[in-house]
Order: sequence, then C-alpha cells, then structure tokens
Amino acid sequence: MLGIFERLAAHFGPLHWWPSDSPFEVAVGAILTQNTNWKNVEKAIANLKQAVALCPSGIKALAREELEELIRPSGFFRQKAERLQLFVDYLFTNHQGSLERLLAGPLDDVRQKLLALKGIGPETADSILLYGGHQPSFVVDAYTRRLLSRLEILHGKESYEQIRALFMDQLPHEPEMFNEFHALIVEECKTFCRKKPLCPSCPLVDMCPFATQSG
DNA sequence: GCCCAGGTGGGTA
DNA sequence: TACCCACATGGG
Repeated sequence: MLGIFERLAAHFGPLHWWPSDSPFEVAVGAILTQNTNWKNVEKAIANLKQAVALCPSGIKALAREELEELIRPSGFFRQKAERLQLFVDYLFTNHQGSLERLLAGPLDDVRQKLLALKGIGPETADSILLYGGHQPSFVVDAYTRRLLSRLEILHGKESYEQIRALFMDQLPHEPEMFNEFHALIVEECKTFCRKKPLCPSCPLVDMCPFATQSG
C-alpha cells in the first residue's frame, strides 16, 4: 500500500483535497455527493452559500421544500434534504448544534455515532471524519474498489470494512496521508482507469496485471 | 438517447 | 447474509 501511495504521490504531486470553509461544509458535501458527480454537488453548495444556509442553524431555519430546491442540482434531492435535516437535528439535540464538538471525540466513538444516523453510511462517515475532523479514518469509495480490483488486490466480494482495514492495518494513522492517498486514488482512476485502459503512462503500470497484457 | 457519477436504506428470500 | 431496487440531476 505504501508503495502505491509513493508512486501516485510522485506522479500527481499534492492535490489539496476537499477545500471547504468548515467541517460542516465537508459533511454537507459528503452527503450530497452520494452516487453523484461532484460538479453537481458544487452547484448545490453554491446555492446553499447564496442562501446563507451552509451552517447548522441555516439548514435548521429552512423548510423541507426550500432545502430541496437549493440542493436540487445534486440529485436525489428529496432523500438528501431529509438526511441533511436529520443530521442537523442530531447536532442540535446532542452537540449544541456544533459538528466540531461531535468530531472532537474519539474516532471510533464518533464513527459509530455518525453511522447510526439515517443516510450516513461508512463512506460518508469516514469522509466527514477525515476531511472534516482531520481524524485518521481511511475513506473507501468506488474508485478505491476499482483501482484495487485492477491491481488484483481485490476480487469483488470484499466488504467496505475489509477494504478499509487493508489500508488502516498497513499505513501509519496520519490524517494528512490518508487524505492525500484517497485523493490520489481518485485522480489515478479518473486519469487512467477509464480513459486509458492500457495506461502506458500510468504510474502503476508495472503493478497492474491488466495493463501489461496485450488486450 | 444512453450511461455514469466520490452511496444508502428498505424490502425480500 | 445476499441480492434487488428506488432515489434524480447534469455532463459526455
């Protein structure tokens, strides 16, 4: 795993992922990006900023229908509006409306609290922990599965937790590294996995059984 | 028009 | 546990 990281880091350089003004903005983005192109999420985030609603109290002040309209570009907007409101309700009920207070707790404890919320699964929880809370919780997404499958490290039936453990067991628990590694995996997949199946210039070409075969 | 995108939860066997 | 499906918009 460390070898993969080093090659990707050398090829792509620092990616400075998930720029945001607050942990709460990260959490909103993590929920809105579920099975959705990030470009669409950016439009919804911009709408929320325009409406001065990109904070717990701002979301709380909106009617369900108003929130739905603001986040409509991100798709699944009815479902996501409910999830955002439930998330904010939870913050006010249990953490004085502050995501920072929630994220200040022990990693495993915070993770369980997030996973207990409707609409927050493992990837969303880990994204909030890592990118919002700077806690060393590795994020596994579709790109991670795609890359590890291409390298024949995965064979299709591994669970989310198994794949996460693969990284967590082998790497130092440093948030900056987990952050960068996940971003590098996404960049690698966007650049090489789909567009160039034979990836002659892919930094992982000699580790990739598929790429070194003729067809 | 078709396929896909930084998932998740509910229903069914 | 293991599938199957709904959820919705926007870009290539």
